[in-house]
Amino acid sequence: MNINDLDYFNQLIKQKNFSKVAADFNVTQPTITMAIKRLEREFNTTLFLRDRVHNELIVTPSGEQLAVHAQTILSELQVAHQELEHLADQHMVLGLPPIIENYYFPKVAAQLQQQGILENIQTLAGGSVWLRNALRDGQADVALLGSTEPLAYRTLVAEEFDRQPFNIFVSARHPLAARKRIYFSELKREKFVLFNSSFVHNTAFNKLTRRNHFRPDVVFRATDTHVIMNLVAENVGVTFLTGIVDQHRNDVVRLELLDDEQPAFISSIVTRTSHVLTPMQQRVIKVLRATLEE
Amino acid sequence: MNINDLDYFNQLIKQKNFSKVAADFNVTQPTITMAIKRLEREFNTTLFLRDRVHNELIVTPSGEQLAVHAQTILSELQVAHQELEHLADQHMVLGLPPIIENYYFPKVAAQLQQQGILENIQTLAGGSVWLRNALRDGQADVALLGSTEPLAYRTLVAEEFDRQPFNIFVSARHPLAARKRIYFSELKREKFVLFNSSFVHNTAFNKLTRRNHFRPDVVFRATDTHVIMNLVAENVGVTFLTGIVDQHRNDVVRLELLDDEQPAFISSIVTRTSHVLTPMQQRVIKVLRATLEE
DNA sequence: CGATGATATAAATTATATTTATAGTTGCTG
DNA sequence: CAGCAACTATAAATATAATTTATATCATCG
Repeated sequence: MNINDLDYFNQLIKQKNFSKVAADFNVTQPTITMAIKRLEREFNTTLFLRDRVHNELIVTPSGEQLAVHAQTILSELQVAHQELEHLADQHMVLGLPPIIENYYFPKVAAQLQQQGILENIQTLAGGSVWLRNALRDGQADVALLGSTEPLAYRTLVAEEFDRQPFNIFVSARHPLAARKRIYFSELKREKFVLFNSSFVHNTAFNKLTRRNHFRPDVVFRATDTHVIMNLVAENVGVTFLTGIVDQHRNDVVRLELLDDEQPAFISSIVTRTSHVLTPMQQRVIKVLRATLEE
Repeated sequence: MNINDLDYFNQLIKQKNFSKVAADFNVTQPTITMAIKRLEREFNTTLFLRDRVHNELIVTPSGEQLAVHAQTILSELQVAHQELEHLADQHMVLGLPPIIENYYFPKVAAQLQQQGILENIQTLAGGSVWLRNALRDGQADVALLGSTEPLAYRTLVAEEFDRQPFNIFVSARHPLAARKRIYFSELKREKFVLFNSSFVHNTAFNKLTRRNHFRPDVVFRATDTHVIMNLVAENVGVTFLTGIVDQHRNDVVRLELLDDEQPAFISSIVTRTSHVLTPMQQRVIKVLRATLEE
């Protein structure tokens, strides 16, 4: 049995048109007819009903069922290709959400360089949901993902390596600047400048507002934490971010939250269950762990 | 790319000998050489190192990595074959552990017969661990599994449909027979006749003995609940079984447990995540649910 | 040194996939 | 209703790929 046939089949399931599938693969139409016939013989079943009356192609239950497996097989193969390619180049793709890339990664990079393995690493930036898919599809080999709940996915293994509380940042000129700790409920009347590009921060923030029964007054959302910090410094509003964002600025004050059962920013090292780590990759992960856990 | 090549490759990973793999598949040795070459070209990598000095075949990291995916692909294909075969015959294989087969299934079968779909069902008996694998490998399509914890596996979906407490059964002549309820700790000095062939019962039983700090005096283990009940009736010992085993015998008395946080016998309907249920299979599951939930 | 066990290579053969050319079916349109 | 368009099937020819046959290479062992 040839993988091509599954590829044609998979496409036919989507296109429902033999001629178009043929065009997609730059082959002639009888090729597809034959491929499907081969599969139908191999599995001793009918995969499609050619309904000429209504001029449509109907997928049989067997076809539906095979489609699920074909999909799995094809993406498994795709992942294999990507992984072996990375292995051959001695490089690995590390997925990083912007926050982690900005605030953790410089430290990590220094360590990796010392060990002479920085050159083997290629980073891939993206939101946590997007990175999860990239990882699943083999575009990334390892990812650092932030979340508010421990990660648990079918094809991925997550190892939690850090758990940071969320903090409130206010301008040094803000009345609350004198405080060290604060209850979230005390922020009911505040204006908020929030982080735009992170599911994780929003999930956590929403949890807290809901629990404290208020609708926050969000005056601005930015995709860059520096922009947020500058706005906070100017006292446009206060913000809600993980402590790791703290950059020792003296125009912004960080306040800890006193609430019970606060959501946490959980950082995990995530890989595919099917992925075999090379010694180099193991070293990278070791460095990540050591640097990030301190 | 041909599936055969992956099959040869997979076998070579296990056998580490080209000639033997060739023999396994009834092909000649150069076939295997060529197949591996094709894969190495396809993935643009080296999969094996032929160490002629020590006369051994070394699998490279790429080889190790591909092996994982090859395995997945091959078993996915095997499952597809089995599923489509069952679909064509309009039959489904229902995995049942002995307890459920004995005490639940007669009722279920009556319902299925009424609906005229009993003939489409083929049962497969086995322990819960064995059935889990059978399900994963496509030998069974649906299984009813017992467990003490909710089931959660990578490739399987479990829907809990019943949760029964475990009970103690004693002879009608036993001093405790006058009781209705009992604490597990009161059984410290008793002799036990236990069920042999069930992980679930043993797990639950061990939890309770450990929690109550005693080593149970197990005088006999049997694979058949009727044997157990007969022994209990003869006052050879007391037993620990799910309530569903209750058969309205008058020589045996059922006692409920009064302990907090008792383990439960959780029954789940389990299928593969990849499995597409046919209308017939959906009807079967509906009947299972209706009959077993009453 | 010759035999053995292992893998590789090349040419011949066989098997399989694809194309080319064409036919069948249905719907639509002038 | 003829004729064309859109779609799929079939058959023969061709191209591609896999397998076998026969033989070579390499290292080990007695």
